[in-house]
Amino acid sequence: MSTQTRREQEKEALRSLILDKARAIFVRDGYDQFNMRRLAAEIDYSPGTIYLHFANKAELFQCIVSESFAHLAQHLAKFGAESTRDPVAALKHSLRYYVDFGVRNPNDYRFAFMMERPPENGPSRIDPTFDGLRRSVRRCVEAGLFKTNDVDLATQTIWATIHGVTSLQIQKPSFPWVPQKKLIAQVIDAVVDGLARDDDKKGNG
Amino acid sequence: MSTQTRREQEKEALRSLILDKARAIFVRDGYDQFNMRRLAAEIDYSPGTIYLHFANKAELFQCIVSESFAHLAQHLAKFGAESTRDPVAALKHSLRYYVDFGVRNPNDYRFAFMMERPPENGPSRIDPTFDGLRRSVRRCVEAGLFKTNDVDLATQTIWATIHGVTSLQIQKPSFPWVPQKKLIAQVIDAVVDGLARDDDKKGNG
DNA sequence: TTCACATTATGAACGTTGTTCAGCGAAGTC
DNA sequence: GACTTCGCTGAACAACGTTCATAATGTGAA
Repeated sequence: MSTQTRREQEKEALRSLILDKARAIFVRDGYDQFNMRRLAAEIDYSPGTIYLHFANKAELFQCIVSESFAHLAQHLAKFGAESTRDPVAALKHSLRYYVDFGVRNPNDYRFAFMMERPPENGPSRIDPTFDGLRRSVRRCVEAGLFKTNDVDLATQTIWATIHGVTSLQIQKPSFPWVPQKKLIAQVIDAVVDGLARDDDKKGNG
Repeated sequence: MSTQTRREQEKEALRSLILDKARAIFVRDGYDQFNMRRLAAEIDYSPGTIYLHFANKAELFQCIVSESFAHLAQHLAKFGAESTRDPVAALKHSLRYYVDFGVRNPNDYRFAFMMERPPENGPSRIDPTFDGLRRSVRRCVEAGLFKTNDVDLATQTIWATIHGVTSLQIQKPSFPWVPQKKLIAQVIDAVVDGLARDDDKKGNG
């Protein structure tokens, strides 16, 4: 193994160590409790070292969250690609998966969709996630099951809706919610049924 | 006018000055750009003076945002109280007002519903807002226009939904949205129609 | 008028952040 | 063995929220 190669591997290993430890702190303590000095201490390096691998805190977080969302996007894409007899049921399945993902990974979800950040240039990180949803919705539209033919309008309506439940469950855990499963199911049913043609919307819940 | 009274008035005046200027900065530059030193500079007092009127930054913001939300709650309560022939149309009206309010007061809305803050003890600040919505929903339920009889389930479903549009419009202005008015109308129609009984849900959009 | 007190304002200072950078030592190269 | 390259250090900087000893000011009584 050349010196060059070994150096690159060691560099990559440290980068991974930083990412893993950062994720651990992030998940354990949340965004606000996270800071570069603590991270440095936990990996037994000086704060400056982190900046040899990541430009700043924001980029570091970007990397952490991208990993999580790659998984989400992958699953949503899978659901969207499935050719099924019942596209509406498949869509609802995707939506349940989406909400569950958010609720189970609140810190990732919060960072991706709920935090104030400078406007992104170029394709945003949410695109793959959104595309997975869009594909599921398109199947419904193409099957003539929705009132509207506007795929983007339908997708954005649905996305906005399920983002609503997801983010509120994350943000306001102390609110006197009805049981979470019930609420999530109701939101999904309501919005999808609301978009569906009247003659097709029974028996899909 | 007694000395005591005058002092209290002057104190109140300075408190108002702080609040007004803080609101101006908050609205102009957003939460992240806001800081106590800048606020102090803009009102020509030292930073310490602010702390004679507000315990800390969070409490100061609480006061600012409460003012805005008092207005929102007031309007929603008004809609909820109206006895109307068409409770569903009235509900949709409330929802449009809610979303418009959020989109027009993004910094207030963000602070109230989209920011990580320590869990609130006692009745939360969102209660009055939520109650206004709840009243509109209850009218629909009591008129037998919804599939469910669970007022809380229906209200929370609707709230989650419209919070979704509102927060995403605020949070992701650079996303390639369909026209905002169209999206908002679609979300409101979809969720309310989805909750409504099939035989009642035509002609309410 | 004078003096003691209460109130209000100050701004230096503290602790905590994210981030930078001159310099250090070890490893690699000739 | 001398020179270069590299990763790493940790002190230092700036910005922040917040505190506190001190000063300034006005008030009411003597």
